[in-house]
Amino acid sequence: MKKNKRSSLQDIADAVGMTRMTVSRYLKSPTKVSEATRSKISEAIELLGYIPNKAPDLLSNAKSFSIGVLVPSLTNQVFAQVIRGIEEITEPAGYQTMLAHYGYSPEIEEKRVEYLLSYHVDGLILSETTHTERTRQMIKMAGIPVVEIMDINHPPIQYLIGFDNIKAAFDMTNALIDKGYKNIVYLGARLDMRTKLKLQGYTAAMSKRDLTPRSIMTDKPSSYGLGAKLIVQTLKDYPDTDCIFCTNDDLAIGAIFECQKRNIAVPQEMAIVGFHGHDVGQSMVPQLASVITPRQHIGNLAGERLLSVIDSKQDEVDYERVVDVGYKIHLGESA
Amino acid sequence: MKKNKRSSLQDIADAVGMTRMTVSRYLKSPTKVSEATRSKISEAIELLGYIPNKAPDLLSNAKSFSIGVLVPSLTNQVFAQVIRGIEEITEPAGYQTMLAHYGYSPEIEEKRVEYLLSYHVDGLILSETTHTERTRQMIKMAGIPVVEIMDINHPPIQYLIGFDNIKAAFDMTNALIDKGYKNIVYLGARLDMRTKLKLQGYTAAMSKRDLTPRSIMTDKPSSYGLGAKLIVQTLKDYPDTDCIFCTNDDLAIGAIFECQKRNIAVPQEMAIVGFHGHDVGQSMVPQLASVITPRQHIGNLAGERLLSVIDSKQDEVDYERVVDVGYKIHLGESA
DNA sequence: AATTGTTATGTTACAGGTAACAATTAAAAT
DNA sequence: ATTTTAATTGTTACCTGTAACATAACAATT
Repeated sequence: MKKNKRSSLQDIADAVGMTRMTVSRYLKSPTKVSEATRSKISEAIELLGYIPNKAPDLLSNAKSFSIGVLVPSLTNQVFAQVIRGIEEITEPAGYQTMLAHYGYSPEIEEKRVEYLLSYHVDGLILSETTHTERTRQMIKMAGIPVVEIMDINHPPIQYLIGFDNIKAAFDMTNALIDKGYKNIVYLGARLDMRTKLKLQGYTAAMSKRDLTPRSIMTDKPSSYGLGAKLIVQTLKDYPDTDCIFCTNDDLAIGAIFECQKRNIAVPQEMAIVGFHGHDVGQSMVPQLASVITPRQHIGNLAGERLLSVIDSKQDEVDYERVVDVGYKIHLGESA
Repeated sequence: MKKNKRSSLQDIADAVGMTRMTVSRYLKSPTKVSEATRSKISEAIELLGYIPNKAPDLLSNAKSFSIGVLVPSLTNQVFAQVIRGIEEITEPAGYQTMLAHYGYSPEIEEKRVEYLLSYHVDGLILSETTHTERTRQMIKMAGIPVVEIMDINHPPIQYLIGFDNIKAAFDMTNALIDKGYKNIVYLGARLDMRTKLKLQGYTAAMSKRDLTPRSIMTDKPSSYGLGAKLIVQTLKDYPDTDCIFCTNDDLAIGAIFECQKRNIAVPQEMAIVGFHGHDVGQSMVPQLASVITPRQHIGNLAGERLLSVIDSKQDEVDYERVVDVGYKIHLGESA
């Protein structure tokens, strides 16, 4: 498609008979330009519909006032809230968010990191624990601050803000055992690192209390429908199950719906537990038992940390590298 | 934070004793460079961790191979699916998506459009029907293709792909009346254009059948909790209500949960209807009645249209400007 | 031996905004 | 009237990659 050639500062300058430097001044600090030219320029900008151009900023390696945020999935409610938390901090500070998602794949993450770096973001927030070697190398060479979020069970590239998935699953499992459940099955989907870490915590808790850990794992992406399927399989494979612990709320909610269809009483015949404390789960009947995680708070802290590192001289920075924001075990009505 | 100065083509060139032109050739078409230099350059790039730089692309107004996508909200499941639909088309074609959201505000939309244009996106997909004057002006000056999506009740800037919200609400209301419901109340939140259009369709259908339209509208953002509150208010304000038609599934689902808490049988005592056909609603018990909209399909078509206009000479384009993808009335189990 | 062709690399210019410095003009102070 | 100061605008250079053209070196052909 033919481009109407967008107008540049030069075009504005030509229109008012000045150099582009003067127009640039008008935009940056209008008081440095005389009253007369000021109004002429303002008029020309209006008329020609000037749109700022990021290119020169990038070229002279000025700050871009943009930060890159990588989340595994946009469908996942959890990350929508994390993003909100981040932007609550970064927007008012004048930073634009460049958002990208990578479908839980480190290889796609690598592409996205390259993409974000090619636009000279001033900082990066990553949601994944594992990165490709080239991802790490690129970030290192770019020399920008990086904050990783969500899980804290791995050494950070620079800074890490999240909670302990292993311990959270351990604590929840323990709470369930305390409540009297014995045949607890763990349901996992989308076999990413977090799912595996939770399995680890669950297994540890079960073994410690001399109970047999049982799990059904699939690499299919989480959905309500999958939760339904998995509980059906659970009933078949382990008929004596009295409680299922799902890796996330989507599975748990789907499982509850399936129980409602089959007239299985929750929690009397089957207790069902999720992870993260989504809106749906908290509003539904019965209210879903879940590990409540402070997603928005994680976003806030990640944004704050990133900005303060961006704005500091590298050597005067001395933050703790890992921040544990914790979580809350909530047994709701479904367990 | 001090930058380690990312390496440019010049740095690579210096490292191998060539000019950056040669390195550029290596990246674009390796065969044009001799075997010997090729391996030296490859080594240097590896070592110095070269990251491509978008700036020169933008500067010389080359195609950026990125498209801008504006959605009102990331929390809204509907748009997550639209985005997936768009990217299914644009990703394989080599285009990066620059995603931004504007919280249903035309003023913020304007800022986001400026932001996207400042990065020289090759095309734009907008989800809103109303835009500020400056938004329109900027888009016009930028001379790039624009596809608007979702509602078709307004004249398009260029192309428009969606469905008729008024007619959809009209048809659903009619279907409910046909089913025997008489005291139908419309619940609206986040008073954006789409909510108002649906109200219009609902009102028309009620009036046509000699029934009194009743609605409760609030400008609060939709949520399950709000759906619960609104049905409580409905029961108070209009005790004889036998059916509520919610502007979206979130409200409807929240309302159903509230009914379950209060032991109000759905649909026997109260029919509840939503809009869009979300996963939750389709999985829950009772299955939610809703207007099923082809979000992903809208995304597909929008992506296809945008790319084909980008790739064409402006004058040879001759598509229909408005595409109506329709919708499906689904009465599920809740009506 | 002279010409043509081929391959590999270099040179120059350009895109748009801004920092740093220079120059001009007008007003103020001597 | 002359110098000083302030206010306004201009000039130059730079950031990075690439298109377009130029050159160099050598092989192949006449």
